[in-house]
Amino acid sequence: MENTTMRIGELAAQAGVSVRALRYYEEQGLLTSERSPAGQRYYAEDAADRVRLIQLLYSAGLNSKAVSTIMPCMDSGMASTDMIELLAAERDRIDERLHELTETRDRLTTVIELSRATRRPPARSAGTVPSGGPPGPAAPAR
Amino acid sequence: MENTTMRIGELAAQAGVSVRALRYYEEQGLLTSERSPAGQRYYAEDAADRVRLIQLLYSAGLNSKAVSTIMPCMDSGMASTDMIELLAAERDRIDERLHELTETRDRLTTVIELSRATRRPPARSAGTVPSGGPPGPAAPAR
DNA sequence: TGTCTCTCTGACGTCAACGTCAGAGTCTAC
DNA sequence: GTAGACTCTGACGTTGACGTCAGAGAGACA
Repeated sequence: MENTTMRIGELAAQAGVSVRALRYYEEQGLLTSERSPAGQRYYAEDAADRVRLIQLLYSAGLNSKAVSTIMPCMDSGMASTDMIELLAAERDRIDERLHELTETRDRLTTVIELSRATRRPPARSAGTVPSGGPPGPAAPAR
Repeated sequence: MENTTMRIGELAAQAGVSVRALRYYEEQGLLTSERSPAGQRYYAEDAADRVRLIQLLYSAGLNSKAVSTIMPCMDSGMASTDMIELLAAERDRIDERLHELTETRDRLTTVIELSRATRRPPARSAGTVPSGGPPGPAAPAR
């Protein structure tokens, strides 16, 4: 749509993924590209953001099909009632994983602190996250 | 060590995993079992907890080797200096994933709220997680 | 015009955590 | 002592997101 001036290698570098991955995303219907008459792919500037969003959803445990289903909503900000249900279901799944991950991190932290304590005299404050309670329901950290 | 009275099917049911998975864990050195003279596996009562811990570490993104490396520390609560470094590295990786997951969840929540808002008159309080609250699972590491 | 780098389309390879199946042995109850 | 449920050890199959390779075309530059 915009100035599609980026080639696949450049986009890969910008987004921090492989060229193969970008072709795979296109194959899965997650990413589109303009084609030159000779068949070379060209991308708009905002393609890197889209790729990062794809990666984000992948690492949240969604597969290609799920990503392709919800990507339109992420773009438009609109969703049918059924789609909202689906989005909420995914969100809840992620919430569950957040709790699991938090528990795992806290258990690791406990072992680390314990080991450090028995290994060195009581050091003042560790260098990491305050941790403790479960994940807050929402709102970005930072 | 204790009364190893549970058989593999029962442990699988208790821990919510498949029998195959338990054999796989043993093969990977993550889980041990007593054997009857005829070669049948028997487990202690606390084996279910161990299995759940294994699952927890798996779902935190660790592979079998990493789990087998850190499991002894999780058991004993002791770790060498090198091991502490390793544990801290894993913990930091998990922290990173927590941030990613939190961002993903918040983006999903945003779309959900937005769609609900444009679809219905300003409804009081959504039906799911209390969301909208303060910061996520943890403050940024370091 | 030639060279070099990038890109194209298949198509097979990979890796991890199991799923599944076969054939045989074990255990418990009746 | 036998039926039925459970378990054993291989060993091959599955799945998803790519990695990798081959052979050929595209594009900028001297």
